[in-house]
Formats: sequence, C-alpha cells, structure tokens
Amino acid sequence: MIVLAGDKRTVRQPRQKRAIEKKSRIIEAGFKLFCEKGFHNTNTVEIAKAAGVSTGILYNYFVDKKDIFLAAIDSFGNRITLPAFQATESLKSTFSLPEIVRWLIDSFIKSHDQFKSAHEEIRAMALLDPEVASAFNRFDLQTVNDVVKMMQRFGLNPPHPYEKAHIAVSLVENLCHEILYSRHEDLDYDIMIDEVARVIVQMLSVNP
Amino acid sequence: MIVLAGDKRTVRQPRQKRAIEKKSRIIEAGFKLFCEKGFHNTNTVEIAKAAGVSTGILYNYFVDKKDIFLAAIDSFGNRITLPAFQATESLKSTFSLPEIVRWLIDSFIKSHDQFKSAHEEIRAMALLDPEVASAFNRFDLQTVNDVVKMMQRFGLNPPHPYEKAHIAVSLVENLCHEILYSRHEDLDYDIMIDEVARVIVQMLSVNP
Amino acid sequence: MIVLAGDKRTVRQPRQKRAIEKKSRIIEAGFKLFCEKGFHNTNTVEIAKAAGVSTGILYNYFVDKKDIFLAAIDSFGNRITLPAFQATESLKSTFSLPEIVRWLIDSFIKSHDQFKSAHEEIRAMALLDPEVASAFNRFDLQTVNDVVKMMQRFGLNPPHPYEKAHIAVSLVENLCHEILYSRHEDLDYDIMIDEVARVIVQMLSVNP
Amino acid sequence: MIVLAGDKRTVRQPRQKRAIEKKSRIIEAGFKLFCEKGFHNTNTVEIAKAAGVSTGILYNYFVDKKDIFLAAIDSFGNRITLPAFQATESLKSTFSLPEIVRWLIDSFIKSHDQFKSAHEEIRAMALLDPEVASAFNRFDLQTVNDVVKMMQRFGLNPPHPYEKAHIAVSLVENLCHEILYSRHEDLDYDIMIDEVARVIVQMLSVNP
DNA sequence: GATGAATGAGTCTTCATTCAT
DNA sequence: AATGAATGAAGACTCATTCAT
Repeated sequence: MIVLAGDKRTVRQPRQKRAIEKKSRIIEAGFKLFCEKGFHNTNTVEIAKAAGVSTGILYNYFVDKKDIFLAAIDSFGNRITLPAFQATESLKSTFSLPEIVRWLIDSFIKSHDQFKSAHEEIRAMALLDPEVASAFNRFDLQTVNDVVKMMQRFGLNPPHPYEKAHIAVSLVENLCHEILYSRHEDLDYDIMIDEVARVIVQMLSVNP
Repeated sequence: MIVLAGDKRTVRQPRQKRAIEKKSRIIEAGFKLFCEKGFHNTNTVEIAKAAGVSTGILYNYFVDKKDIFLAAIDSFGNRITLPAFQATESLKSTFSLPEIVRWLIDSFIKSHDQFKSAHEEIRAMALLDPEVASAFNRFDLQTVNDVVKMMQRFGLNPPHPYEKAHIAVSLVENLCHEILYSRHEDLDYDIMIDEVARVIVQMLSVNP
Repeated sequence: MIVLAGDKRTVRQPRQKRAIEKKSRIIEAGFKLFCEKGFHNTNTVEIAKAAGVSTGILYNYFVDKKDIFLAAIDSFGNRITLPAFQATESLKSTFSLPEIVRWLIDSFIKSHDQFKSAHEEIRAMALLDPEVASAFNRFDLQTVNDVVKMMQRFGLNPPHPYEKAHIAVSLVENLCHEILYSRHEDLDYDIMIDEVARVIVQMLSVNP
Repeated sequence: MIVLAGDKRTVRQPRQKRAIEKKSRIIEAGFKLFCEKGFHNTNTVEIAKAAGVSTGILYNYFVDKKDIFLAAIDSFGNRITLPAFQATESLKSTFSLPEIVRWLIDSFIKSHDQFKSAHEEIRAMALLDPEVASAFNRFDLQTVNDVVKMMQRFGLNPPHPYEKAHIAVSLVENLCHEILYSRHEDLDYDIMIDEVARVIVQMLSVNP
C-alpha cells in the first residue's frame, strides 16, 4: 500500500478541546468558502467571520491563509471518498460488480456536488505550489489506496492494481466534473456513466 | 458535429493589420505568463511588458484582465491538440491503432508540458466563472470533435462516439497531468500509458 | 580622503523631471515625518498624504518604507553639515580658530534643531539593520571628510586627522543633542560649549 | 550632586517576595530582548515567554509595553557603568591616570557589547517620548555622578566638574559605538582610544 | 491611437491589550 | 493572582484600472 508521507509544518497544535473545535470551525468555514468562491476570491476576513472568530486568531492556528487551504485539502480528502467505499462492503453480497461500480459513481457525483470547485483549484494550485502539490498528492493517494482496498474485498487481483485504481479514479472524477459543472448539452450522461462503469469493470476484472 | 457557440463579447475588434498583431502579441504574452505563473499570479503590467506595449493599451483590446485570459483560452485550444490529430493521418497506413493511440498519448504529454498550469487553472476558474466555463467548453468540444474526426478517418464507428471521445480525452489528460506534475513515486508510468491506450482502443473498437 | 561606497539598490530611477520632483517630494515628506515622529511612528499613508501622492505611488519609487528612510538619510547628510563648513571659508581671515569652532558649534546646534530625532533613530536602527548602518556610515564619512577638508583649509595638519576629525564630530554632535533635547538643568551649557571648543582646538592644533 | 528625580508612575508595587521576583524576571527578559532586537521588534508575547509568565500578567506589573522598557532603562543604568567605576578604586595606587582612563574605556567597550542597541534606541526614543527622556536622563545623570565621584577619589578638582564629566562620558560612549558597531575601515581605533584618553585626562587635569 | 504614472480600495498579517476562566 | 486565547484596529504593500499628456 502507498504510505502517506508525514507533513512537518511548524504549526502550534491546539491541545484543548475548545481550541481544537475552533480550529475545526476555521477549516470548515475556509473550506466552504474556498469551494464556493475559490482560494483567491476568499479573504481572511470572510473566513474569520464565517468561522465566528476574529481575523487575528486565524494566525494562532495557521501560519497563513494558504495553510488554512492546505488543512482544508486534508480535511476534504478524508471526507468525500471513504464513506462511499465503506458502504460498498454491505452491497457486496447483493449486487454485481458493475452495479456496485455504477452505484459508486452515482454516490461520487452526489458527494462531489458539495465540494464544487475545490478539487480543480487544488489541482491548479498544485502546479504552482509545492505545498499544495504535496497536500493534493496525499489526498490522491488516499483515494487510490481506498480503491485498492475495495478491490481486494471484492476479490479483484489484476496486475498493476495501483496504476489501474488511479486510472479508475481519474475516470470517475472527470465524469463527476463533466456532469456537475460542464454540462455539454450534446452529451448523454447516462450513456457516459454506463460506459465508464463498463471500462472500469473490464480493466479491473482481468485476473492474472 | 457539435457546433461552437458564438462569442457575444462587446470588444472592439481591431481592423488594421498593426492593431491585430498587437492584440495577438498581448494574447501570446498573457497566455505564456498564465501558463507559467497562473492567472492570479500574473499582473497586467507584466503582460504589457512581455507584449511590448503599454498597460493602458490593454484596455483598448480587452475589457479587463480576465478577457485576455479568455482570449488566451481560445488561442490555447486551437494550438495544442489539432497538430497532433492531423499528424495521425500520415501514420494511418504504417501503424496499428494501438500504436497510434500510444503515439498520440506521447505527443500529448510533450505538448502539455509547455502549457503547464493553464489547463488546470482554466478548469478551476470555469467552475466559478460562467465566461471562463464557456471558453473552456469551446476548447473541450473542439478537442472532442477532433477525436471524433480522427475516429472516422480510422473507420471507427462505435455507438455514442462523442461520449466515448470525451472519456478518451479525459483519460489522456489525466494521464498527462499525472505524469508531468504529480509523479507518485509508487506508480509505473509506462504501465499506465499502456493501460490507458488499451482501454481507449477497446472502447473505440466496438463497432455497432 | 575616505571614499563613499556606491550603493547598488535595484530601484527604478525616475528619469523625467516631474518624476524626479515627485520622488524628492516623497523623500522630503518622509524625512520630515521621520524627524518629527520617528520611523516606527510614521506610516505610509501619512507619508503619501504629506507628499501629496497616493500610497501606491510610493512603491514605484521605493522598494519599501525603509527605502524611503534610507533615501532620507542620504538626503539628510547632504544638507546639514556642508553649508556650515563652507561658510567657515569666509570667516577664516577675520576670526581666530577658537572663534570659528565656536561659531561652527553654534550653527550646528541651530541646524540640528530641524532634524530632531532623525540622527539618533538612524544610529539606533543602524545597530539592527545593515542597510541603515551602511547609510549612516555614508553620512558619517561625509561629515568627517568635510571636517578634514576644513582643517586643511585652515592649515591644520595634526597626525591622524581622520581619527581626530571623527572625535571632534562626535563631541559636537553629543553637545547638540544634549543642548537641544536632554536639557539637564544642572549643567551650564555655555561652559560646555566653551569646553568642547577648547578641547577640539587643542586636539587639532598639534602639528607634527 | 545631581539628584535623581522621583518616579511618579501609578504602577502597583509588588510587596510579596515572589511578586517582586516575577517583576524582576520580566524586566530582565524585556531588557535582554530590547537589547537584542530593539523595542519595536520585540513583542509582549516574547517578553512574557522569555520571563516564563503569561502575557496577561505583564499588565499587573506594568501599565504597558513601554513601561517595561522604562523599567529596563533604570535597571540598565545601574548595571553597566557602576562596577567599572568601582573597580578603578583598586587600581588607583598602581596605575597612572592615563592608564586608568584607558582601562575604563576598554572595560566600557566590553560592557557595551552586551547591551547592543539598547542605548542608542533609548536615546532615539527619548527624543519623542518625555517618559523615556526622563528615564534616559536619570541614567545619564547617574553615570555623570559616578564619574564625578571617581574624579574626587583621584583628587581631580577641575572647574565645572559635571560639565566636563558629561563631555568625557559622551566621548567614551561615541567611541564605544564607533568601535563596536560602525567600524569605519579607514580609522585606526587604537589611535582613537589613545586620543580620547589623552583628551579626557587633559580636560580633567586642569585644577583651579 | 498610445503611454505609463497615478490611483486607492483591498489584501494579508501583526500585536498591544483585554477578560473569561 | 494568573492564564493565554481572543480581539480588532492598524500596518505595509499590491494591482486592476484610469486618464492627462
């Protein structure tokens, strides 16, 4: 399994419960705003206001505005994908693999909706900023690891599981993006979902 | 074929040759800087300097900074992908489809490298800004149309050609991004390229 | 003679007359405020307002607030001491050396008054900031050079002229400071001035 | 002898031993930091941390940050100069006056080194702030008084002893500053020390 | 048409001081 | 008395846009 690299930022970690909650509120508020308006269009006053704190306190918990963004990325990664993968376990006995992949795609589309632009902006900023790149990679690896774990639960042992899992994740993410945001009127999204599910199942089903 | 939506911006179009060249130089310079540094990290003074014009003149040709970005997106779309697709024509008689797809992926990786962050940032901004979204869609459709044309040249007539072309394009774009920027050390990129080529060929080869 | 080291800051030097005047106005305004209120108690908005410009334009002429301070130090050095030294030339035939030194001290006290705290603050900041130290040294050297020149005009050729000139300058500067700002009620400043003049004359009069 | 003006601040004086120690620790920590980094570059959180107390408690002992600075000035004055003057007593029988003055200058140079910027910054701030001016004067007078006492111990009774002592102190302080911080490469500091010692001895040796 | 100096609102960040615990 | 998290006003600096020349 790919191991998440530890991040060694020199941020004072809050120990007290209230402080931890406040830090979470800031991440939450920042994340929500970054998703709605993007990093560059969100200012620190807004984040503080949304979190119900003063602007000054932001800098007790985070080294700068970008640090809030990074924390939000990590928080973001932990939330979207894992529940969906875990839920597949209970579906295993009832549904076929193509049905479950289709269900996963559907649930990803639903969960992506609440994160709006964050994912793309993270990708964009990752190209310019090593710290964002690192946070993005952590998130990415986690999802790929989750997919590989799910594959194992389903008895799928294709050659090169991580490479294939990565491709599968990309396919689903692009599909989500396309369906939620781009909306080309000439494309039939039901057909696209079917096709993506079919491609994934085929790719993962090749046992050695 | 999907038709490009008309552009309804109220920008004075330069008629004189010198003015047209100047506008091109601005787009060129802006595009280069946006690729290198991102939209938010590029300022208008830099663009003007790189284009060899005054900052004031920018606003004769463009309504604002974002308008330069939009023009750059349109210019961007016309340049990267088309040459690669056209080149496949001459390869048709000599190489097999899997070989040609693999060649296309390789040439996309090469051409993506020079555009760095532009593509991702456009996607990110497209989520927040309808005008950018519209420009992005124009670019996206063009690529999909190019792929469909190429499919026809190769005698590939699968059902739902646009949907499949879109999926294929997504796969290749994600692969480019992964290889050029993310570089997960645990992934074998040769295998990923092979696998993506295989998946695309398989998807497109299903004739009705 | 001690030579002033050239300073290689990367500030865009204004070439046009109006721009040079504006830069001067900013230095003037900054200098005045720094003298009145000190560097740390003067903000950029005040400087801009006093110079009759916008805050933004400050950064066309100076890299940062400190850079205005440095420019002010250089400007400061050129103005205070030189006129006084030059004026001694015309007094040479009429007055004796002790009388002229006494006259110089008096005129220094008068000219110091308009620069209030600048000199001390420069000395204080010079201890923490190499750039300020460098600017202070330039100013200091200039004064010492001026004193040595004056000594030569008066036919004074003591051994170690630069060391002695430096001591003389220090004595006068401290005297100015004491008289203008400290005002110990128990000290008789007429006597101090006489004593300082006597010490300087004695020190400089020792010909080899 | 010049009498120190009484201090009229409305600060609650700690009576308990532990509280007095705590106040001392704060002054100590503040003094050290002010010397190292200057008043404006030292913040109250740092002072509290260095003193091992909470930021809130600072305001039980001091009315504001400047008040810590004032207390530090008073503490500062008591420490640097007195030991050096006292030590001269034991040298009296063995060494000549010029030797002892030279020894004093040397020991001042050594002791100044540990106080870095404090002295200059106090002088600078004294020009802007009456309270700092008052604290500086107290310190200054003390040094002058110490010099006069030493003069008496050495049997020196020139006319205007306070004025001359003040001039002597200024000379030595400037010399310290020059040697420790300015370091003009073209000046020979051994010669300057000799010259300053010579001037001081000459000035103080004139008995009525 | 062309210039580029000028604007000033907007941004992130700091820090002396307070106050609920 | 003691804490240290919280405040929020104030600061330096940026930059898209304008306009006198």
